Amino acid sequence: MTVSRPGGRTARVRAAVLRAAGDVLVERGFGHLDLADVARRAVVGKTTVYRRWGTVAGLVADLLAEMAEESLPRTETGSLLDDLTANARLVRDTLADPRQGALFKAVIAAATGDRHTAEALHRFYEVRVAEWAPCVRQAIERGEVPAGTDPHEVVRAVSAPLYYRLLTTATPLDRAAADRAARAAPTAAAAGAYVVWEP
Amino acid sequence: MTVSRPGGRTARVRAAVLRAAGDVLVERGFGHLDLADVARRAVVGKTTVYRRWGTVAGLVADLLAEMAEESLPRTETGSLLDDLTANARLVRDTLADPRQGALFKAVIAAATGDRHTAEALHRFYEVRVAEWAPCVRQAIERGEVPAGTDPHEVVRAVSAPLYYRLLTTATPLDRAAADRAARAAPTAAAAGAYVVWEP
DNA sequence: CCCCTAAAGGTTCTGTAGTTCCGTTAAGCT
DNA sequence: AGCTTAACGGAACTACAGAACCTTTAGGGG
Repeated sequence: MTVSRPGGRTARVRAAVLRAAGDVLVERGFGHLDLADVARRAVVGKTTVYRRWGTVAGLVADLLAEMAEESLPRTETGSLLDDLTANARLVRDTLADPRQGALFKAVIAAATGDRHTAEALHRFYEVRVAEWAPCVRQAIERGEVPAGTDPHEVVRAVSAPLYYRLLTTATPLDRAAADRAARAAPTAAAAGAYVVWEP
Repeated sequence: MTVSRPGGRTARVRAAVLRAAGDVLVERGFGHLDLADVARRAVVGKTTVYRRWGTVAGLVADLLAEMAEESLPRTETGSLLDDLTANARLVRDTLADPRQGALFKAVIAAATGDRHTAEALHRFYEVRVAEWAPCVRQAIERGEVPAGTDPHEVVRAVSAPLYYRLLTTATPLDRAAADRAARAAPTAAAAGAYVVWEP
């Protein structure tokens, strides 16, 4: 008895649809994303898209799940500042890239309106933050930052200003902004700003 | 010759429509905002809404312009830490409030998709940030933070982690998060993290 | 206190996003 | 290789957001 068919055509359809969905999000934004258009671009039956994903929010949630899977390589230098600088530059390069930046904006926008999409987004960032937390833990062991410091909070402190600028200002995200974010976080961490006493 | 009519009925209609638009954004989010529904709730002709605001994005942009006008009172203590703590708590209280929080999320989402809405949002935050910049300038004069520090950047550094948490995690925005954000910013600022040498 | 007209309102029409139905294709097991 | 069925696809249908058209109300200058 055949139960599921994850390979072959199904996978090709999924890839084509997610790719097309990304294109639409970049070009026209979340507000103009309709499944019929995505189907047309993916050269796939519109019925298929409606059956498998149902709504715009569901499609974006699946796109996020896919994005969470492809993990970026993490650099590993000796100091917290250098590690976080590498992280900040990676984030800023991603957000400053026209396609990726627009995609992230659109995906964040989509998540504000639907619970399932929001969960997918939260999972995505949980994965990304957890990937970089070890470098803070090592810094704690080296004594660069006090014990009890929340590693996740420090990593988030690096990304936060970059996302805040992306969303609330018109100024471009330059490398200086990344380096500023990377410098502020370990300074504050060293002063004990992220100590939570439940490590 | 009569040129414009800003008072009376027109103003009442605008108020009713903006109020209804806010309600819809809070209850259903940006994705489900349609002008006919807003008109119904505001007990206003649907034609009127389409004529004056045209699109969802235009309506949200106007709502933002309205929000930018009503300015919140700024506290004025003696120290940068206390000033920024007051600011952080104000921001966190706003974002943690169910109605206000949802409204801000929706408005940010709407801005990602439309240039005019984005401009309105940027203006809104420009106004808010500029309102709090003086307390950083005073701290520079007092010698708490080095000369050349960008006041706007410091104020943004306080808000950034709160917005980042609101958008990318499911964890509630507690007062501890606000205090953490308020503590990290002046620490980093004192260490010269926000010096840009063009004050 | 009247006009004049800017702005609001009701109704009808249309384009299109989303649904439904049923026929077609191909994955994968034996 | 052949058969089963999960998954895809085309086309006709429906509902509703948004546009168009004309009528009615009330702000405010004379």
